[in-house]
Amino acid sequence: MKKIVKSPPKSLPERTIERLSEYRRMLLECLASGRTHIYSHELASMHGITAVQVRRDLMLIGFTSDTKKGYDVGTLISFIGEILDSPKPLNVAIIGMGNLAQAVTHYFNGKRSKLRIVASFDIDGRKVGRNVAGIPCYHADDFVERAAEHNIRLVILTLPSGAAAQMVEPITRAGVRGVLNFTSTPLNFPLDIYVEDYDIITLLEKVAYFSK
Amino acid sequence: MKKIVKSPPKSLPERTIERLSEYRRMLLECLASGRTHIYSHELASMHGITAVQVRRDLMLIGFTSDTKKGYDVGTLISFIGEILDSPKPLNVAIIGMGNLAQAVTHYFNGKRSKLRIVASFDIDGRKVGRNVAGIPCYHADDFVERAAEHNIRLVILTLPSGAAAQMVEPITRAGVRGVLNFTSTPLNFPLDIYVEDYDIITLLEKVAYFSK
DNA sequence: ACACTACTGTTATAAATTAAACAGCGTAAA
DNA sequence: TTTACGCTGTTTAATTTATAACAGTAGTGT
Repeated sequence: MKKIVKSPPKSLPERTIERLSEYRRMLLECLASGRTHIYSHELASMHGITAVQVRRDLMLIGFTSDTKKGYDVGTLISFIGEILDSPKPLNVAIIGMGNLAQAVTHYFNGKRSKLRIVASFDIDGRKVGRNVAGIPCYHADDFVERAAEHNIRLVILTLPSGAAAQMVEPITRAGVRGVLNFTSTPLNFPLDIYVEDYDIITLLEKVAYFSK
Repeated sequence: MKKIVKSPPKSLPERTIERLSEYRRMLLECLASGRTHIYSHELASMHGITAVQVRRDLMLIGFTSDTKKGYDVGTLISFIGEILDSPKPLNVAIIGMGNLAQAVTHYFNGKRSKLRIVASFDIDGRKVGRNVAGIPCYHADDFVERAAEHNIRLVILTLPSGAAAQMVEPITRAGVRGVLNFTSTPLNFPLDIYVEDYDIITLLEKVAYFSK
């Protein structure tokens, strides 16, 4: 199984990264159902895209199949992991332990991943100090110390929009590198922190627009 | 207040639609706080984009301000509404009444919108037949009849991934026009139904990738 | 009135993303 | 064997999206 080392994946397109994550999730299902090989057009139709796009994405990450029987599922999964995953597991905190946060946390617990939600934060006395959805819940005021304790690198914001702004400073100070923001208020983080804003109402309004 | 009718917004870019939704949400907040006018660069900085992009988006929808005091907030809100909203309110159903669904439903109840979540579906006997998060919950087996009853046009899928596939047929049969899919399994809907797949793990993996 | 400033609306350019075209090669059938 | 087929990997083109450049104009202060 000789493998030619291709150009290092210096900077992959944003969309390709998203699709790689989706490919992997689908491939894991294939593997679980005992499937060992898959063609590009099969993977494509599962995602509603073209086979060309799949092959191009895989080309960009330097993946090459040995056979003409399609891609080896297991090999491809670990190859994508080389791209997406960091060498060590990344610790994630979730701030605002409401329904959305509990849904997200449970969902993550189901999947094995290099990303682990290890701490949550809230201001509700009924949650603080206990385990919620399987992880400890601390008071939001203690974020900086607890984040250091748990070596938090990423943060998910699922708290009420009005309360989000006051978390920007502690999150920044704690050395967090990336933020997934479900809040409807855009937040002014320093430029070196990667922020993904994500509003569910926008999604539904988009569906409404394009479905007519 | 003379208004020149511009070219009809035949087909707007996907990204512009998303931003319009975000603009409006921000504008509504401004209005609530008593603000009547806003400059493009203000709106831009709130969203972490450039003023040019804001102006270009507004140009695409044919919006023009009368004054040099910035955009009139109220006028712009209703103008965006003309683009995004359908004339009548659209009824939405949510399938799988777990934590995520309850979060989404509560969130929607807070905002006034032309999109209304009016029915939910589940298979859990503790939910079926009752009101959950303020809306009636029916058994998933009765989807087609209940959807017709409530004139459902859009559907949000928040049920376990394994159970999603068997909802495709009834949803299609019920004449639903758009789907927001939080399930991790891509679903094979007919092409004339607009589907937005949306996986939270993908989002977080993307944040993880670009934050290093 | 006059120049000046600051903002908008539009056009032009560049970058990112997707789709198409095509060459190479292993496999399988005749 | 050899011919045809189908799938991959790469290059090229097209499309979409974002950025930049610029012209026009209401307001402001002198």
